Amino acid sequence: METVGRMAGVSQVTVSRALSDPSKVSPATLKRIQEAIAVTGFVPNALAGALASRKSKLISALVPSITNIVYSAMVKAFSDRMRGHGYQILLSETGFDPHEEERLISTHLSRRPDAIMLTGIHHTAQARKMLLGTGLPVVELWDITDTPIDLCVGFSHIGAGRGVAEFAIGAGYRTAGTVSAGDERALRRKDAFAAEFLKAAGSPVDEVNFEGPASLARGREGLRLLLEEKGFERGVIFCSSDLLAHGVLIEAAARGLRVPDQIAVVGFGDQDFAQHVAPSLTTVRVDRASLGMAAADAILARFEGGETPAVTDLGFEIIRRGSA
Amino acid sequence: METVGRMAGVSQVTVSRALSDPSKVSPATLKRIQEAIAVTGFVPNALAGALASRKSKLISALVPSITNIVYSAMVKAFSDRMRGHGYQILLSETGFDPHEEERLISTHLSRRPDAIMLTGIHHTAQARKMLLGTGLPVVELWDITDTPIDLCVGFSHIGAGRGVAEFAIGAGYRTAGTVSAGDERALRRKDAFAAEFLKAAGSPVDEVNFEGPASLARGREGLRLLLEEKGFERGVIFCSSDLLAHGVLIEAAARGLRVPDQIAVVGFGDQDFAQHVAPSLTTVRVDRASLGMAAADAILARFEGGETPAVTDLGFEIIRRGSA
DNA sequence: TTGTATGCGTTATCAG
DNA sequence: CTGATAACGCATACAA
Repeated sequence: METVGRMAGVSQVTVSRALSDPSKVSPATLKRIQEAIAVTGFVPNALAGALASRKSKLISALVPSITNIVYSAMVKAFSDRMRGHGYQILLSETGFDPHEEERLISTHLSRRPDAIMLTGIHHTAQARKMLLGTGLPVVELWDITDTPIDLCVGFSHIGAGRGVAEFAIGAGYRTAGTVSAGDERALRRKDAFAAEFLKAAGSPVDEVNFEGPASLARGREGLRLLLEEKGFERGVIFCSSDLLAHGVLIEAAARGLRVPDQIAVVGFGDQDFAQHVAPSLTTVRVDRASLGMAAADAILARFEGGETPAVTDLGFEIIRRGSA
Repeated sequence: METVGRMAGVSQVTVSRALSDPSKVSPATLKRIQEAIAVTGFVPNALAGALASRKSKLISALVPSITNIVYSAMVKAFSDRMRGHGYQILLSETGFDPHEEERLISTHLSRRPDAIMLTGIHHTAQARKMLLGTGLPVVELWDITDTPIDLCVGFSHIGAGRGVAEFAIGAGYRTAGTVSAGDERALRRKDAFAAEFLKAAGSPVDEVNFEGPASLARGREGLRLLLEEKGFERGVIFCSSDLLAHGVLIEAAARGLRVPDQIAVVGFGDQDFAQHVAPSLTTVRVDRASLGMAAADAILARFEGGETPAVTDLGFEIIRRGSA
């Protein structure tokens, strides 16, 4: 800025002003400054700016996985909205591990973000403490709780599991199984489904649970295990993701099982392919884009200083198609 | 650090040393410093550190889309590798738009990253100029060229299109069509395929091109257009992504067309589902994880100062399955 | 409308 | 092994 200023015949501060608020500088000098910037190829140092102003214009975001469409779609909506307001996103992957999340929170905090977005409501005690200590806006996404760290935007996973059970009972199914993979939230949905189904239909639910990420292969394997190991013969299968559900459909087709007559399938997520597979997939729709935008809006509202509801429940919707 | 130092009975500088290189501080004072840090919950300010040291430990990464598995898988591999060496990734989405990319390069540069990763080899002249001006390591991923800005890791899209044509000819197909969506690279593959196929088989290739992102729906629509508008009756269809190819398979099944006898399908990407759909999908495999890691390694090598090959061609592989 | 002085929280350099 | 001092490049408060 010093150099640019000299070229334009003004001081460093005036250059700073021209960049942050052009209206505070006379049109004539503004023009000279802009020319000097163009000539020198000057790019302001946001590091120094953030240090001096104590505002980094950086938002830190932590998600379990960036290759999983569920989270990447949320992050996309979140970061698009934030970018529109001049913020950049520092994104990292926790791999579903709270301790890794804790480590990442610490390194992210060292960059002095203006706010933090976390996935889910389960964090280590130390993580909560660090976050609370900073006094920064924090939004927990993709789940809801009565005791958020600060803000919270999501839906009830227990409600979703229960809702699918009610749907299944209503549709006439009296036996059920589950195929689940991955995170704690999927397990909560599954448990809620199993409890509700048992209560209403009186029959216990056969479960197959995988460690780690969902995949088509695991969906196929899930149905195989249900049939060959668990003695499952017919009924509805609630999968923790559409991907697993698709795998179950493929395996069912390979075995010549009729869907939904013998095997009915309910997925989770309503991904693009859900309506195109054969038979089309009955699933739980969650509006990932709205979730991401609502999280961004919550943070922006906090920046504005106005009143912000601590918890935003965006709910879910059961989409009935051909598979159940 | 001042506060922590006072608690530990040392100066601020010693705290800085304890953090950056513990071996430069006596074990006794190191211990006292660590205790003080634990008590105060001190988190170092990386902004100030970066400003003073001129090293941000930040790598900027620009991809067309973060929700597209092709790019997110590369970024994941890239950032995992980088994180292992203490670097964080500042990620943004260009939406396949070179001008948006140019704007983003500018804002990213203001954060003073230690290196930059870009997708593809097509950038605005202004963008090249800015990048060259910084003297930072720059790696262009997912394509190759003889004239990289700095480093370049990828494969030949023209080679891939040509390779698929050779494969198709070798497999006995004499008529062909294409269904493409999205970016300039997909079009280059398509063009190379069409040119090579025409040369070898003597028959022109019917093309359907979509603006914007690929989807199952567009794959289905693509086959419909090929059949109903282009007069395509039988032969092989080269799709610019597995997603489109899957859509073509679904539409073919819906129309009762036999695959691969009437309609043969070749995808691109070898995504997870490719081997599980029915019939399983013949496709072009690109090792996204290796690409991401190689890009990271290229940057790390440049940091080390050693000799680094400017261009790394990781190639591709045609995976023959049931659909062609 | 513009300029001066000062501080943001580190690291680098040089002494001791 | 430790400390004092000077940058790093900008924004803020205050003055002119």
